[in-house]
Amino acid sequence: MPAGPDREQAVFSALADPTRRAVLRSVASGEAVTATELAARLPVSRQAVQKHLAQLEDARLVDGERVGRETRCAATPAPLGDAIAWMTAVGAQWDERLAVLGAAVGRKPGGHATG
Amino acid sequence: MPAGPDREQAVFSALADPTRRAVLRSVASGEAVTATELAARLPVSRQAVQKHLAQLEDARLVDGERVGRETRCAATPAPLGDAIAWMTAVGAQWDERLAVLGAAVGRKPGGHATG
DNA sequence: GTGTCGCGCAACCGATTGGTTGCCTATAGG
DNA sequence: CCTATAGGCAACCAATCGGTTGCGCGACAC
Repeated sequence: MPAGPDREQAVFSALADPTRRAVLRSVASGEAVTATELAARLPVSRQAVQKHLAQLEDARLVDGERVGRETRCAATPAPLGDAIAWMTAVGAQWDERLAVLGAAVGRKPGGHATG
Repeated sequence: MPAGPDREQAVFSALADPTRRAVLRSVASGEAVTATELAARLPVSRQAVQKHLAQLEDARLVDGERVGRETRCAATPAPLGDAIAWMTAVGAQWDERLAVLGAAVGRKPGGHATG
């Protein structure tokens, strides 16, 4: 288990921006793997993409490799799984809570999954 | 049917702040369910907690209910599952392991990649 | 060798954010 | 009733963020 609290912070921060999510999606699908390619598909400049990529790299969600005069990015899945682990852990806490509450009043909670 | 792109943004933004994650954890576990209780456990003021709770409510991650002079908060799991669905959808593109996780959450990684 | 393309800084800017203090309302309790 | 406690709202502030432009450098093509 790598992924200290710092890494967790970096991952959630990286995911918080819509442009960054778009970048991540494009890199993950292989549609675009360089800053210039990504900028062509997005409504921002190449330098903006570059800064987003830097944050994604900081979160270890993508990895850049210099190939000739290009810097090709590849996605890295691990930190995403870590973020999912955090969410499921928190979610499990109140699912259990609701189960206990349901047992306490002698009936099951109804549509708690709909909010 | 819940979770438009706006909601997705709200959820990821809500998760991006460490204090907000701490609030969510405390509410989910039932350690603290009012702004005052939460503020006592955190290094910020009651009003700061209140603003964090507002954002969590905006993301539909918690729901506040007025009880007498208190406002007790309860967690709502659905949007978290939706965020997980997004991650698994993106992750599935380059890692099969996350696709499996996506199935475990009960979402289909294929058709939800919008946003 | 020269021109061009792509990249990586750095500086700068407006908007947003997380946080604070202050004030006012409403409920519970002596 | 009067007081203390819990909440909500608004104003204000420094820091961070997302984005831009500008510049210099290394690599490919001619």
